[in-house]
This record gives sequence, C-alpha cells and structure tokens, in this order.
Amino acid sequence: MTVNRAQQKEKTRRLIIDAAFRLLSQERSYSSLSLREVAREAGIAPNSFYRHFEDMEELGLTLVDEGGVALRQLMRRARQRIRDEGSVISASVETFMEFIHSSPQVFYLLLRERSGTSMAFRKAVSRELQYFIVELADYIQQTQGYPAADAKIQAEAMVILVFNAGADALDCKPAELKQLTDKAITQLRYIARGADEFLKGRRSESKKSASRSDK
Amino acid sequence: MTVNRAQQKEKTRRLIIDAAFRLLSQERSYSSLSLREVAREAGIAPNSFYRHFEDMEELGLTLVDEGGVALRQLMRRARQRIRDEGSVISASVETFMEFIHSSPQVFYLLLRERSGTSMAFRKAVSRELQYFIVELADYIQQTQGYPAADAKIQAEAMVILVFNAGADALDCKPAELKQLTDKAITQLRYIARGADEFLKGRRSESKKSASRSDK
DNA sequence: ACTTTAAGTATACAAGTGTACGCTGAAAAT
DNA sequence: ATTTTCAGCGTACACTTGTATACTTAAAGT
Repeated sequence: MTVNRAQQKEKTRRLIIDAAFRLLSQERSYSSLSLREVAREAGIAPNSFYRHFEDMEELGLTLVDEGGVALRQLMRRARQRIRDEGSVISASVETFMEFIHSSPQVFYLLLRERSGTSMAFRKAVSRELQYFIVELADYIQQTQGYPAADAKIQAEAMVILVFNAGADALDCKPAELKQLTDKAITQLRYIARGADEFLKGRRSESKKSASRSDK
Repeated sequence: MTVNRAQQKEKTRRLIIDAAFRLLSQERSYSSLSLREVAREAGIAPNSFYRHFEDMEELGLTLVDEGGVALRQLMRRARQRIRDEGSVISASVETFMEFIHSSPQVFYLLLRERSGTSMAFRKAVSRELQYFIVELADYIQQTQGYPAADAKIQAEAMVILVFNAGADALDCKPAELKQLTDKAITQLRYIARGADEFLKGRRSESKKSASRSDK
C-alpha cells in the first residue's frame, strides 16, 4: 500500500509537535529546548526538522496555536459547567484548575512565553488569552449590562488572577489545591462585586438588570 | 597603595553582578545567559567566576536578593507618596510603573523567574513579593479593619494585577502607558470596593471604621 | 624574611549546538 | 517509461559551552 506523500509529511510534522510538547515540563521551558533535542525525541534526523519548520521559533508559534485550541475547548467545557452549576466564577476557576492538571505542558508553554523574551511569542500568547477575555467580557456585558470597556477591564483582571492561581497550583501539594482554588474564587468575587458597586450608579436609570454578579 | 584583598574580591564580585544585570533585557532572560558570557561582560576570565559563585544558579539567587532590596526601596517611596497624595491605590500603581522604567532589568528578572524552570528561583521571587503583599495586607488590615486572612487575599490579588500591568507596560508605547496605569487602578479599585462590600457585613457591630477603601 | 593562601589567568578538552552540502529512494508528474 | 520532486539522512564544520588542571602573583600570616 502506497501512502500519500502529503499524509506522510503531516505525520512527521505531528511527531515533531508532539515531541516538543513532551519535552516541556516544570523544569524545562520551550526556549531551553534545542532543535537537535526535539529531533531526537521525535525520532528524526536533525536536518529533517527544516523540512517542516523554518526554525524553532516557527515551531514554538505552532505550539502556542495548538495550545489555543486546547484553551477554547476548555472554554466550551466551562460554559457547560456554568449552565449546570449556575455560578460563573467557581465553575470557571475549577474548570481551569482541572485543565492545568490534565494538560500541564500547554499551560507551561503559555505561562512562560507570555512573559518570555520573544515578542512574537508574547503576542501569540496574548492573542490566545484575548479569546478568553473577550468571551468573559461578553458574558459580563450581557448578564450585568455594563459598558463594553468596563466589562473588559473586569474580565482581564479575572483572567490574570485565574492564570496566576494556575501557576501557583503547579507548585503546590494536592492537599493545598482546594485552598488555592477558593482563594482565586474569593478574589474574583471581590472584583465582580466591586465592579458592580462602582457601575450600578451609572445604570441607575435602566430598570431591568439583575444587580448581583455571581450567585 | 596596597588594596585590601577582601575589598578587591568584593569589587570583582560586584563586577559580575552588575555585568549580569546589564545583560538582562526584553530579549534576554537570566536563564539564557551563559557563565562565559557574564564573565566576558564583567571583564574577567571564565574560571574566575568560580572564585565568587558556585554556579550560575547561585549568582541568579543573589540577583533576586538584590532585586528585593530595590523593591523594598520602592515600597518606601510609595509610602511617602501615599502620605502626599492620599490615595493608596493610584500612588502605589504609579510608583510601581516608574520603578519598572527606571530599573527594568530588575523587573525582567523577577517577572520571568517568577514562573521559570527553577524551583529555587520561583521560591526566591515569591519570597520577595511576599514583602509587598504582607506590607499591603497590614495596611489594609489597619485602615479597613478586615481579618488578616481576608486582607492578605485582597493584597495578593492587587500585587498580581500591578505586576501584570507592569509586564504589559514594558511592551506598550509610552503613549499608551497612562491608559494602562488607569486600567490597573480601576482593577484595584474594584477589588478594594468588592472586598469592602463583602466584609462590611462581618464587622457591622464595630462602630469606628471608615468604610471607603480608597479616596 | 619566609611561607601560606587565594584571586585571577591560560590552556585544554569533551560535549553540545545550528546548519550547509550532497545523497538516496520513492512518490508524483510528465 | 522516464523524469522531476522532495522528505529524510549522513557527514562535516565552525562555534559555544562548562569546567578540570596547572600556573602566577601579590596580600596575609608566621
């Protein structure tokens, strides 16, 4: 049986991508990986790498894109959970914590490259996080009726805090995980409540609006 | 004139430390520096490095400690400014933004090693940030009268947001800096207000307490 | 005055890196 | 049936890295 050439190429490309993800860990950042190391892990010759990516940066940006896909799947799961539980905040935080433990490599990548040395990487990660922020901002805007700008500022703060709680979660013992989750939930509730107090004056004439931000 | 041997050694040690800081930039993280590179920048032979530090990790931890000193000086400046301006939040955020632009290298180090691959580094940075958090938590506790645990959760959220705003500030054009600062201030005000709303119920019997968290 | 100590150096080596060059073999195009 | 294309490989080269060993030399200790 003759395999399609393009199919074979795609297969090798996957080998490289998977190898790179496999090499990421708490002790190993993407920027510390060498081309030869990735090739070795993928089971190909160093030079074969160039048939698929210009250089390590191009591979890295591809990984960030793939990470973004995983993040958006996460969002879908979180949305489902919000419908089930009713509380946006705790559902989101808990879903995110589960994600970090099920796909730590993706999180390592995003966490570190977000503040890394490559502008291209920082922008790529930032773009992926914007999906989260915009989606959350929309939700806030719809349920709370805040102006778009204010909703986004609030959403951004929330995403940053959840992200940071995730980073802490990687270092902590499983026993402390719940405590950490609760802390993040509390912090997000402060924000939700504070924003509500600040903004309810501005929409006092509008009479619809449910005034509480999280049950 | 004969110079004291210990003095000379200390001088060379400083050369190394300063060289390492000088090499840090938006494009260069500490973990990407090589021993030889630092030695070259310091103007000494590679092997001389070992007369002062066991390895690059030890030097790095020293840099974090020095960064901590800079941070605590910053806190002092912020405290002064709070007295002058009256608003804790805007004074703190603005002081921090100025710090980032006057000592970017220190900030690069703390920002990246905070989520880096070395547990020792992460702990060291975390310890330095705790000074900030504890100090801010004390202030909140004293002025607002919240329980210590709640004050700390609030302080932590605030420090994380300011830190992240700082990271964004490094990438943005000077024109957008004010906008970014204002955003962070707004986020911190949400937290302060939200925490106040959540906690004022609990201290309803106490009659002293000024209820507003920021002027 | 002599010896000891130790900061700084020069040389050297093994290991790892990115990548240029040329080849192979099989799939695709003609 | 013949030619072209191209994914993957082997070899090679110039570099950089950490660090071991052995040295110099001037300060400190005796």
